[in-house]
Amino acid sequence: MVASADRAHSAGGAPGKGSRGTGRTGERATSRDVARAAGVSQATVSLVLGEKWPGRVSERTVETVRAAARDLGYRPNLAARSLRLGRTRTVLLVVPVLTTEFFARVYTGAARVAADHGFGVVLYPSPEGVGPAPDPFDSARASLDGVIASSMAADALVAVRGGGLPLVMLDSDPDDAAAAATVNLDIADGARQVAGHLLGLGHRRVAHLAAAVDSWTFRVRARALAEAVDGVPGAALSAEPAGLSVEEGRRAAERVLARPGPRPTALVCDDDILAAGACKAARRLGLRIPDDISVTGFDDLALATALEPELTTVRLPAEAVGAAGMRALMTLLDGETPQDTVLPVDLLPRGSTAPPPRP
Amino acid sequence: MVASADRAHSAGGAPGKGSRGTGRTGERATSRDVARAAGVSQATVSLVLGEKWPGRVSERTVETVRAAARDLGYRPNLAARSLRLGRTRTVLLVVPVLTTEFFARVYTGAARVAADHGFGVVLYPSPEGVGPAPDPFDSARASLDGVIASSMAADALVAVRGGGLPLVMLDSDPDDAAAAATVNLDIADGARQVAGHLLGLGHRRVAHLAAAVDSWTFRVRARALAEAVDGVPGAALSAEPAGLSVEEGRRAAERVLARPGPRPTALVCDDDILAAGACKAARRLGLRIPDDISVTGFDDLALATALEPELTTVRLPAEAVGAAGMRALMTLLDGETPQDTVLPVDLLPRGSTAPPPRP
DNA sequence: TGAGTGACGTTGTACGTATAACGCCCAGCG
DNA sequence: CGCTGGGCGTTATACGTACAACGTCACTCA
Repeated sequence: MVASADRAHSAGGAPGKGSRGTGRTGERATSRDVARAAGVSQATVSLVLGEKWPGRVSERTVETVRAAARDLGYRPNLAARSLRLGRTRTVLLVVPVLTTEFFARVYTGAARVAADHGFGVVLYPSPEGVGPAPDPFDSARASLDGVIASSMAADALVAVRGGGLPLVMLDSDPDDAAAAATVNLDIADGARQVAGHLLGLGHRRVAHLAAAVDSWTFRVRARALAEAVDGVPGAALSAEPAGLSVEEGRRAAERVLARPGPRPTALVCDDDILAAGACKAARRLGLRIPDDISVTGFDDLALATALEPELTTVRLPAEAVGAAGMRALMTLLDGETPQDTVLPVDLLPRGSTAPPPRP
Repeated sequence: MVASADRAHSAGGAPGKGSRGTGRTGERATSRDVARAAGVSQATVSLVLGEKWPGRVSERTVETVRAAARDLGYRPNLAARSLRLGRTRTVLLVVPVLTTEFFARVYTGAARVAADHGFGVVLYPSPEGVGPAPDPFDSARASLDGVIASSMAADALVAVRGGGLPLVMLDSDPDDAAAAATVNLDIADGARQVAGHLLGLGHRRVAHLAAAVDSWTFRVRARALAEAVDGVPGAALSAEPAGLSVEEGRRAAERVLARPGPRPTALVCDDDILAAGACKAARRLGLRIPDDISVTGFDDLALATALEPELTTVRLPAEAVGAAGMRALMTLLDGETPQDTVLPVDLLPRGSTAPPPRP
């Protein structure tokens, strides 16, 4: 029997090995080491640790194996497992930038759900100003089991779509999608809430600092905003494109405020960063917020409450977006069909909005 | 000869296979497929693609193999490669939170350098409010080749230190370190620059809103600040602990300003977020910035220029920290000994600081 | 002519895991 | 008594790669 030899080995083995000792990478215990220590075959270890043992291995043996694994600090080699299984338990998250609080939160939400399922998340190669990367799957780690992509990561999308992997799209047109599932925020509703809030306060001349990004999200928002405002007699919406930075926001707002004709009394900005720029522009022109002009943003970043007055904004549940995206992908990987998700958004009225000044 | 059979296969193979067609995950071409298509053995493919062919394979064959690989869209299976090599080309980055602009930038810098070396970066499991995770290597993806850890990720450090992997520490005491290398910012110099700026403007009563985080960085900064201020006759520094949020910053500043005795004329805050809170507190008390009180921050986040007046702060080159950390780790993995790095920081004087009010 | 020498590849194997397929032994049953 | 069948494991194999260790020719040179 092999068992006797194994037992002998196991007896002296535990103290002798010391995978702790130097801690060198190569010395990690393998399932075969565990098997020797427990006096069973490697296959048995695999069955036990994979929870496939009921009906095939006795409880006594199961305990022995588990104890041995624990003693040796056994951790399965993921490379080997991936190779064997053909699945990597790794998914790719494609976002335009990570240094933006919004997408950092999306990542956080996605990573949390992934971890619950034993999955890891890697980010699209160089998460900053991607550029025309040759192929995301090239530099991205490992083979992947699936992809979650924001429609705002325009550069990467071409390559991603052709990848043939299960794909969940964020902020993208549910119809057009080559995606198996989509996760969206209720963009139109957010726009309506903002419009309703401002119109309710009495504003009639509203300007929209529109993100100069060609994405479904911003198109839908612009349209919903226009419809809501134009639906009220005497109210009008004008739009001005703006890059997504404080500085660009300031410049765009200055352009708007320098236009001939009556000045808008409210500025709706496509995100909080832009809104911060808009506030600076207003102040430079000697306008008080909110007395002379109201300003709103989107996202509810930390920035929103750092400004004075605090910014009226629409909270977009970024973590929830990431989490829902990951859940959809997990469903997809289980062979089922996930539902398209639409997450609700909330207007947070704060100090930057008030009724327009009396003329 | 095997070659003839292979050639026959290759002739019909290319159009027939279509790894593009359905794009299913399992259908990716392997090095053996490439070998068949090129009419050579798998070993030869490996030699060619691994650039180990000079002197062993003819240029003609090399070209054939490369063409075949290109046609089939061959991408090596990283799991198999890792298994074979025993190295994963993946490193772990441990940071306290990712939704903080600073660490998102650290990640960005690190990821860029890693990509240049063909490495991937994974983040410590749940990058938000980690909590007492059992073992980072458990949930972290794959086996790892090395670790970069910020000393601010206190929870994770215990497990990381025992890991026995090549370790680069960020923001940590160069002496104490169990790390093979450290990357630091010139924290003391930053503190001296701020102190010099304020003292030069004439401030004598300075309060320090000190991050309530037990880390080397903040200890060094507090000490350097105290030394610089106390070195000037008649000047005094008082400290007040604060959590790292706008709200906590506001509360801490309110505590400072409510103290009995003469009010400080300048608030030095341990980061820009805190500083934003401090500004709010000052305004609530009717103090104008910078006329009645000066405020400074650290980090130079986007927030700093969004505030009004713009925040005087110390720019900490976050991307450079990540990049330097990764370079040190790469050096380490090459078997060489990297030097400890100290990166310079710059004071950016802006609108939130001015001479103190005349009494 | 026959051994030596490159040049050019090939065969074989190992990495660590998961699982299909196959024992072996004992209880129970006809 | 022989046969079945369940309980408990085992043996063998494949995943795709990288590389060590071998051929095998075609020439060269003594």
